[in-house]
Amino acid sequence: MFRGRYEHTMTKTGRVSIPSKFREVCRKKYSDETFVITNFDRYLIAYPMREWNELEKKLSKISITDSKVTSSIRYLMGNAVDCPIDNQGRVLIPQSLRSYAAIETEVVLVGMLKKIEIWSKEIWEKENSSGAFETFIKGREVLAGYGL
Amino acid sequence: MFRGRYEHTMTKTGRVSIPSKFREVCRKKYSDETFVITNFDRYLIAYPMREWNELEKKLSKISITDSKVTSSIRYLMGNAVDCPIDNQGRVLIPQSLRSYAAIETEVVLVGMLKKIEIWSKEIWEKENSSGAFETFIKGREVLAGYGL
DNA sequence: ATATATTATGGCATATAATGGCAGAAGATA
DNA sequence: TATCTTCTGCCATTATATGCCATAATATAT
Repeated sequence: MFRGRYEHTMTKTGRVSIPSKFREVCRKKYSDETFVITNFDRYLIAYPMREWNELEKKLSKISITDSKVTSSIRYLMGNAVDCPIDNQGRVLIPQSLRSYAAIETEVVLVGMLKKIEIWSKEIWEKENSSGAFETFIKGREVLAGYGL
Repeated sequence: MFRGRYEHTMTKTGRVSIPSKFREVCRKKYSDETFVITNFDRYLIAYPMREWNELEKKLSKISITDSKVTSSIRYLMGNAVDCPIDNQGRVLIPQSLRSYAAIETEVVLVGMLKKIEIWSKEIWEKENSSGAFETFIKGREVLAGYGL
């Protein structure tokens, strides 16, 4: 599982180093070094190819009658790009995704179990720094409902 | 189970010796010498890998639609780092966690049943002197119910 | 008490990680 | 086709992590 948080800098050409611990998960758990990256809320999500495929399988079973669902799927799929890890352990994040997530140079990578989140550092700090512990505690109460 | 309190010093490179009694628990009870360390309020918590994995297994079943839950998971996972014990019986505590818990050189390690707490000695002394301790305990009793 | 083992910790050498720079390849645009 | 931009592979540099050996203090055994 992906865990931990790392702050990296993106090169001018849009390449970001994947933390070595994440690459290790890719090799050992997924035996594959390709991510599918898509935009989510105010950040990007990178799925190992296998996890992405499972997601696609689930989505393909949803009926297309609900137009709200359809456009959500279109959004998710339309922005998905596969990004292989190069020999230096980096991925190229396409321009479109960079501008979407307002990523300039400083990037925060967060391990989130089966996927990775990629944030612009600026947005990360706005949304996750102050009072993080307090929100965490509140969320814990919600988690308790799931039997945790 | 982990019990007892030890005062150790951290090296310049951020390595801390795990008390041998704790290592013995790791070997005998968990037959594994890797901790997952995460930050919690003003100190760090180290879980044996097996205990941590149980937590992750539960978390991975939760859907990502609830944003409050997501941010709790983000907090928990984003701060968790796996720290294997080296041949000299030490772990490297990453810079981010060190600065979070304000650990410079002197460290207090506390056995807490299934986990270990790691404190900066300075903060430990502040929080555990006289009346501060009682109020602290009351506030945290609630959390104990969540398995943390 | 003396010898031996274990523990905590410092120091250093080496390996690995992160990342900047550059050049050629590939692709887009005029 | 010529030109410009973006992509991609490779090398270089720096910082950090890691492995190993040494030492000192404490504990354990003979």
